[in-house]
Amino acid sequence: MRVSRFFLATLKEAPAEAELVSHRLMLRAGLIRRLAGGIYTWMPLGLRILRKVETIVREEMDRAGAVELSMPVVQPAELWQESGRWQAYGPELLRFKDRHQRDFVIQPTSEEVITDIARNELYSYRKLPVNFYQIQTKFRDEIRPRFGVMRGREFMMKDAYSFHADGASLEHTYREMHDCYTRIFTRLGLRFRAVAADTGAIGGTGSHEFHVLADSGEDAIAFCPDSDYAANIDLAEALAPTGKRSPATKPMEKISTPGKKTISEVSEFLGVPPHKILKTLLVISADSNRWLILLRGDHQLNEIKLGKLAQFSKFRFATEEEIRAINSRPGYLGPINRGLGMIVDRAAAAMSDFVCGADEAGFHYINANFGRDLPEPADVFDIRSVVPGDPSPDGKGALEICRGIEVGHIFQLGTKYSQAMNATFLDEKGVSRVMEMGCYGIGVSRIVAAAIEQNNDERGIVWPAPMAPFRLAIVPIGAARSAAARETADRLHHELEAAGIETLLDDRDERPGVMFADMELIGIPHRIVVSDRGLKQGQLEYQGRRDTAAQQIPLADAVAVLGRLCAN
RNA sequence: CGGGGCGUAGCGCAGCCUGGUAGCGUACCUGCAUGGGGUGCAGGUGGUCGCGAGUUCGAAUCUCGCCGCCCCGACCA
Repeated sequence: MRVSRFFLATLKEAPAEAELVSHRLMLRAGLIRRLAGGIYTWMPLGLRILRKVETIVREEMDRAGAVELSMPVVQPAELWQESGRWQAYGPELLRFKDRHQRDFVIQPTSEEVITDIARNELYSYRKLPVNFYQIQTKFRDEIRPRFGVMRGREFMMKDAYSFHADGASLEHTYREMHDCYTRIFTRLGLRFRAVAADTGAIGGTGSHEFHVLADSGEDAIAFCPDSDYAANIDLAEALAPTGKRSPATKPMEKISTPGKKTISEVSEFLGVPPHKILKTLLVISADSNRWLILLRGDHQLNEIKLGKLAQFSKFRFATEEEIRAINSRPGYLGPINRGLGMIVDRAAAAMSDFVCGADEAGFHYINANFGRDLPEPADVFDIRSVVPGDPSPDGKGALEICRGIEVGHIFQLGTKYSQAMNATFLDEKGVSRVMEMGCYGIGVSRIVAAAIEQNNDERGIVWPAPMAPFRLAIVPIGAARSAAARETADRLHHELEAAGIETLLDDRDERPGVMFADMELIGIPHRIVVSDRGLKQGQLEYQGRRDTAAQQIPLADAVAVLGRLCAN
């Protein structure tokens, strides 16, 4: 491909709206342009990258035995009402009416449509199992789209749905998809980790997320370096402390802590470490009751975990007024003589001689103890997020925590949709049974951004070879004046293309510095320079995108040498 | 949805406080020079100053409303 025939839209400066490095580089390299909040045009260069990802995903899905189809982006409301998601999905689901005032949605996923296909087509056990997939535009009306295509509203997703006669078959396909995803992200050249994930309200026997590891990731992952344990932090269990609680040793005492409201302020003021301070939160449960939540001062409430307790399926934190209304003060809330229900974290329940708020501005208690100064904890649960150093739930070491970008999610759905939509088949005995279902998603467009998060330097993007829009860039120097440079560059361009190496020939009449900077910004993995200077010695200059210096290669067998250099 | 910030040429910004006919860099066009890391000089093109009201002789600038974009956020009690 010649640059003059292609379309580059590089920018020296990134638009001010972009914060994240991948977002900035995607704009600067001319991969995307914003049309509206969370909605982007994929420019020609960006589209080539997106297609590379799609191709790898498609090849591996096909290899894993899935079959591709394409479902409508616009879907009638009836199916969504039937599954119950018309009500359940909320404002993220984009709804609209056609000219006849009939309700439609833009697909955020396609369980309804595929289940409709399944119940019409998969009437016999002989047709099962089957795994359908599509790679297609999705729309989710996110509250806060951000970071470019990382969390866009319109995005490209590979979604697959499998149907089974029984749970064993589902588990088999689920494992195949797990392996398939592992191959996909490995082929893409990404550092990633599969983690156990929350099955949420859907239930089922299992769910895994695939995360590209990056400090900018929105998700936290707990993992054990000594085993293969890895889980989303919302799922990772904080084990109960081993051993018995230490007995109370001192009488409780109220002391003055003027203006010290936060754990860290109290800790510093009293010279007491945060893990000896009790954190008390006031929350309002779904049934409008007030509850105290007790945690160790160095721990964070995990709202997902708390939300799994029935009465907290919908809860909110109390306002300052509500804290005053129970005769306490923000910053000094405590559990002594409160008479409210208490939900106590496992670690908090093991505290003794601790510091806590005295429900009076400027005062805390010290040496408070359960069973003496306040009731023995009755409702003890795992409601905190794990922290680095916590024991791994598999008992094989200590947890570490890293951040990740969720690029894949696989799910054993069970019969949630097939039941709701009456997707049944006849088994060997002629008995009608409900199909088991699995679903498997990959954020194709998000992968592009995630790959950049993981692969960039001060000059721009550094594509993993399988995602690169072009494998090799040819930069001729002085092509306008030198017939030798121009003709050699042209010839190499043809020969390399013929050899199956996707090559971008920079035939613009630009200064070398401009061409170098652009080729580096857009992240082409390999580059050769063709100049009179080198040609006189029968040499080309080669430099990999990550290399710090160039090397000379003989012009005579350049194609063969470059074929090897570009192989990885 | 709440809090904060920002909307002036394709992109990055100044001007606004203290109203008086819109500017810088870059990009783009033309010419000359240059020719291995965003080259130099000269001359140009391009703007309903987000939109709408209002105040005023006069509004990018002051007032009100709306729209859009970005960041942060339920929380340490």
